[in-house]
Amino acid sequence: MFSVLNMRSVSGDLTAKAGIRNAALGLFAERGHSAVSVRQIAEAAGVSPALVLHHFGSKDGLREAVDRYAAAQFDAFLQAPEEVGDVLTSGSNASMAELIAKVLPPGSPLPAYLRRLLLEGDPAGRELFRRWYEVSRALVERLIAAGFAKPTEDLQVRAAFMLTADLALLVLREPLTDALGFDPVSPDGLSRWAAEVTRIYREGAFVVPDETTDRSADR
Amino acid sequence: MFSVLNMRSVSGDLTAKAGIRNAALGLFAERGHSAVSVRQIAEAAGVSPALVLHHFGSKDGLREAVDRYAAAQFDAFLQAPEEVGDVLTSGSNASMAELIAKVLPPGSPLPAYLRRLLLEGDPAGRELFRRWYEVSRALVERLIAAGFAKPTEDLQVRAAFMLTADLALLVLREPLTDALGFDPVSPDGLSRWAAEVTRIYREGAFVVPDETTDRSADR
DNA sequence: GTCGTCCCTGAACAGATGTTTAGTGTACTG
DNA sequence: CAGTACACTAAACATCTGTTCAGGGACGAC
Repeated sequence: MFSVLNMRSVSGDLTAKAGIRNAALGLFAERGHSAVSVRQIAEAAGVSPALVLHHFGSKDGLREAVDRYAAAQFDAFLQAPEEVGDVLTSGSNASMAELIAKVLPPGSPLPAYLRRLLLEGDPAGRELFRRWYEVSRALVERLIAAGFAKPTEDLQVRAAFMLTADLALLVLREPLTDALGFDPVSPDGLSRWAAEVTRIYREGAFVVPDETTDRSADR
Repeated sequence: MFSVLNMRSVSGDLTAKAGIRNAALGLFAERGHSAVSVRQIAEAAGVSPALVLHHFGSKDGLREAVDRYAAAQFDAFLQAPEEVGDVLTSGSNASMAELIAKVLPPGSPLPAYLRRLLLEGDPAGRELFRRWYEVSRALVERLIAAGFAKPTEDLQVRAAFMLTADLALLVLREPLTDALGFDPVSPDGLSRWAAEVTRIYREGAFVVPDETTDRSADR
């Protein structure tokens, strides 16, 4: 209808194409890929269904574009690992979920899309997880070397467990909110959740059978 | 084609209706509700599409029936909480995932369907999670009272965390297998995973900054 | 026998699906 | 100016969707 074309020369990414991508991101995150139609995406973006296919070739092409875009957004979180010790000393940002919830605007569809990405089984999500795992493993390694974390026989599983337990908060957010009575990904809920997780990671949760003999065995 | 009708009088649940339910369970678990058509379910069950609707009214009615069936299967795991101490003393069966993987036959679609149930956001999954959370909370309470677990300020979050970290293994099984190089839900992988988790729950993972001053600050 | 009941099917329904085609209008290039 | 390039759309495409309809065939009741 109106002349929106001049936008193209203004900014390289504020075009209708980006609008379609964003609309698809939101709808995919909310309902899942197969439950969203091209027409619904087009309506949400305010364009015709044909334009969606014109820009992305097919619905699957759009999905891949959205996957790449979302994965790129999340990769940004891996850029700044800060100082090694900060992860522990400043009680915050110890977890990926915490970091994500803090940096992203409250209504962002990205956390929900991350859930889909990890669960829908597409290669983009698997690769993202794999990269995060590598970072997580390297971090645990450095924390142990720096004396902030206890050494373990199974570094890989330890890193995987901590990453998994972290992401699980995001993935199981809905049933958790329902069961707990509060949203553990909200700012308040998140600090409460993180406090208890830190407690477990510092003190453990179970009582070791006979502490004295165990300590003597350590020396 | 053949006369399968006499089956009806033999067993109350080995009918074509149950076959449809099982076929739907497998397909739903594998691809998700919205990605499976009635015709695909009918073909997998070896019946006509019309029969699916005849027995379950609608596709959504079938989904609800499958949900109820799956939830009932999983509720069985809550029946035998055994002795309180057993959960800790015998290193096994400390986790729900462990228990599920052990009891169910290797090729069972139930774990995958549980994933869908928890993630698809339908009320059946939320109610299941809520019940498991209650059981988990009660268990932690009893473990603390019995001296097997350390007391905590936030019992609810502790129970929720342990349940979540547990289920996350099932939910994130695919990317975990990809990143770790082995399937943590397989018998071998599971024991390796459980060993490290137990280590964390007993000894913690982080080094507490300065134990003595911290204790004096507590008083 | 005839009736009713229930399991089951083939064919068709209207609507939604992803996608293609032909074409319009605007903008930059020569 | 004509010409190309690109964003964009309306309409139609074949196919798939969930669902309905009319009926077939086997069973027990009367």
